[in-house]
Amino acid sequence: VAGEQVSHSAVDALDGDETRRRDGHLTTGDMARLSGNTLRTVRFYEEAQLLEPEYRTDGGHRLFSPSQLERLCLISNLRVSGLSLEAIRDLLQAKDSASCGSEAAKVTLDVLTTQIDAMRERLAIMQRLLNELEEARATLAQCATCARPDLFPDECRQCEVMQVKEALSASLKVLWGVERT
Amino acid sequence: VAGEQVSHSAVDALDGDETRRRDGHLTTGDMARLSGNTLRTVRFYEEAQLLEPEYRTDGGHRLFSPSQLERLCLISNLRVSGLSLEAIRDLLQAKDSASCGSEAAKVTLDVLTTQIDAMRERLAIMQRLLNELEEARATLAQCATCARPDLFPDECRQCEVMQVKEALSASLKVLWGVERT
DNA sequence: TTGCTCCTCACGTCACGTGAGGTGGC
DNA sequence: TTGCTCCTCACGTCACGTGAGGTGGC
Repeated sequence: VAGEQVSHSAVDALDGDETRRRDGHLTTGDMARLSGNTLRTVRFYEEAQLLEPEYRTDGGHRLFSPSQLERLCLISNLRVSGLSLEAIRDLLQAKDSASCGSEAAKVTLDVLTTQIDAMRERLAIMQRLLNELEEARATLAQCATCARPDLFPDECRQCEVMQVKEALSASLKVLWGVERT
Repeated sequence: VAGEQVSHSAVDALDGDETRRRDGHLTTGDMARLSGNTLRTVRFYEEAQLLEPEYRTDGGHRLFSPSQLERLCLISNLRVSGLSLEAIRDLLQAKDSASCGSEAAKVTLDVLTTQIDAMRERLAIMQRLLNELEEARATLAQCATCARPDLFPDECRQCEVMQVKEALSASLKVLWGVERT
């Protein structure tokens, strides 16, 4: 339970225990652990202008405010969702790019909508694929106790296991090599 | 409608029209167009042992069988879903790694299950995030006609628009900079 | 024959990973 | 004082992008 990436509620862990020290600030290691990233990634994001430590100690150690942890978690989730660091930067800097509230909102909405649409497309692809892979898994589960070893590996398509009523998923055809050609 | 990436049913386009020539085989360009990838990506996947042309012309042009297009579409969808090329190779080569059907099925199921679990995690993150971003979009839509320009940009948290009953989403807090600290 | 498509290097880029070698801080 | 953590280079890697310069094929 300890070392896992629980980036959706990482900030809650702050109130808990051992990571709270040095005033309310977080070290690079705290940021990494609580967000499920590596030290390198935290430093890389700082270099890429996506994060900024509130200050550094005399020894050069970075100290971040808790709000930067929330920022880092959002960045991580956006990365998992397929956005490039440039797209993430555009999103996070949108508010600053305008001089009044309504303009800032319009710019942010524009960038946000573009990325939401892209995420929806990727999400749809993932869901379709996940369904197919789960179908494939169910079919292959029967093959774990293969009843027609004589057909393996090239004639599996003739096996009754592969005669599914809703037609074989494209994924299984590729995985098991049971196309027509 | 023509040039889009419709990778979930790209193979259907084969029966249609202009891309069918040279016997039933597909050029690198056909593969790229029908799968929504670039020429470079198709060649790169061949070099990475993920694709293989059935043969080459005397001039060195690759010609692929239709089953390789299905394979390429699966690879593309797996990439969008966050798998590395190594993980994809493991999946696609699982069947070949065993000498009998039941062993092959077990190996494939093992690899498949690991990747399905990873996909489910990423999918959950994406769905949570997408919901938050859509909430954020709805809230910011009100800001497009900002009624409290005096609060922008640092005191927006005091605006009534930001007083949502179900509490502000973490994403919006980061995007609009309305944390407490 | 004219284009459009395809070819092979080969260097560039994005988002980090992975040490080497050294220092900071409770 | 001893460890564990953090620091800065700096080169490596993965998955392609992007030309340069040349040729193939209906």
